[in-house]
Amino acid sequence: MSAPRRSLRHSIAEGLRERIAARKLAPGDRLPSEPELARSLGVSRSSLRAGIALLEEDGLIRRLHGSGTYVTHRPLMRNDLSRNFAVSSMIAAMGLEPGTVDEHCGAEPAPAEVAHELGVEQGAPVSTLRRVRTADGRRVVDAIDWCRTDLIGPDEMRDLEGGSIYAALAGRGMRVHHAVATMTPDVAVDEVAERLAVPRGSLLLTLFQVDSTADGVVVLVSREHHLADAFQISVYRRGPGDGEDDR
Amino acid sequence: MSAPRRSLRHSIAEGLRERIAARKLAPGDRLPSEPELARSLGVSRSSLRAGIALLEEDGLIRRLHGSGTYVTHRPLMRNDLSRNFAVSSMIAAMGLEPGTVDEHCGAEPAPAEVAHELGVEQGAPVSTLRRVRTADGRRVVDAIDWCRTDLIGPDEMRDLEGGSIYAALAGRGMRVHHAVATMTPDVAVDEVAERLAVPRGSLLLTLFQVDSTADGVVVLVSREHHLADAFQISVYRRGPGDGEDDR
DNA sequence: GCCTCCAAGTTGTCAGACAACTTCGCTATC
DNA sequence: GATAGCGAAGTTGTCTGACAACTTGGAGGC
Repeated sequence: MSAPRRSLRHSIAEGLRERIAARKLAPGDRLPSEPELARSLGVSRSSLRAGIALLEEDGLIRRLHGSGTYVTHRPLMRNDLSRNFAVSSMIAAMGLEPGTVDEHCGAEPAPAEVAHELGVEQGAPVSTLRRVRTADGRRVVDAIDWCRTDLIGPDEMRDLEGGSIYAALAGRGMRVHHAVATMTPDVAVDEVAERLAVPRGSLLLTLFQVDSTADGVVVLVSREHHLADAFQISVYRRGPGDGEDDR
Repeated sequence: MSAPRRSLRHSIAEGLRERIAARKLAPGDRLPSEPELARSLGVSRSSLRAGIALLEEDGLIRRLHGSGTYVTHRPLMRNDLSRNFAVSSMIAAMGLEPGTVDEHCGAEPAPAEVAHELGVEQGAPVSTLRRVRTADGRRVVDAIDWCRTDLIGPDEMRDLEGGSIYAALAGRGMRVHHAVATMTPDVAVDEVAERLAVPRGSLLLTLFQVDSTADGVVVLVSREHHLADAFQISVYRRGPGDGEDDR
């Protein structure tokens, strides 16, 4: 109903997703048959199937030929690393109040690894944004963002305080399509320990992340030092077998 | 062609996936139009679209209404935590030779957290399998698996040496559909340090994982202690906006 | 030179039909 | 009476054809 801002199948998928999240469709339930459901939604069966396909690939539902379409018992995760992006929304998902302190930005020479990912000369100046994220006032993450100066200038970094970097990039036609995050265990040393206000040697989980557009252009590189006990970082993993077959 | 063992759209998706992986379809390329591609594959356009939908949800390709279908510059990751399951295949993906040492199994009382996940009484006996995984002979992961005794008995654990637990479970009609892994930084203490042959206090990345069937039945719980510098653990993260829209 | 508009090409959606498969109740048989 | 086999009904999978919505590039006018 209303204006299908995005494609119809995405609207359909979103609608079903909400009904599943609201437990109106409980795990194990069988959905109405496709013709029936399509009629009740006022869409064609092919569009409905396209929408259902999205949920199936997501692991939310399972289709059995000749039998029906069933809601899987997929856990509702608050922190799925393969989904959420922003740290602040991660904190909010835990029911805590996200905040930011010790924020400062500027233009600094890019470290070797960052320069390589961004595709600029090593030591070339890049816009940086460093800040400590808090949850209910507690310092939990020390994050550094690097961005090409021609995309976001050092001054612009300051302007978007509070606002998301992703929104700023999207406004410049550089929409982040995907990212690759690499996780390593770590201990807090010197500056990081100080910023997080924890003893040196405290356990950290460090995420090194590279954000790209659909065209493969790397637009943002970041490193986040997470306190070990700040919050759980989880990943939803799909089954080993790609195809659906039993025996 | 041949017998479409799985559904046709999965075969189509797999075929396209291979062509992308083989760089016959390079990132940025535009695929032939749907009617044309469908004709060349000998399938209907609707089936082709269903197959393409799978790849789109995977982030491998992008569809632009009125323009065409394009291969995205999605990185080919060797270690995508949201995809691969077995540690051995993770090691193999890094180009190293996977191995197993110090393997032993039995029936032991379930720890509280494990019992809770498996849905058994705390302290009830569960089948356990503990082993150290090696990469080119180097000890890199200390893993423990817990399983309900009525699914896999302690003796059966021994029999499947080398064989995958997942295969054994699938043979008993308990196909693993998904899993949730939680990551925490850690340090090696006592037994773990000894088994991995590293000094106490060495940095570890610990994965606590719960495997379930599509019906939501938890069939396997495991804890893996990874050496910090053994191999990179990465996750492919999809863009912040769920739907596809610019501006 | 620049802007407008149109035509061709592409993906999105719709409709109807039939095939492949599962499920369950009925029937025939032992 | 119990059981194996059969078949009809219901469901998802695939095919075909058509039209709508949208993008792109070039032709044409200003």
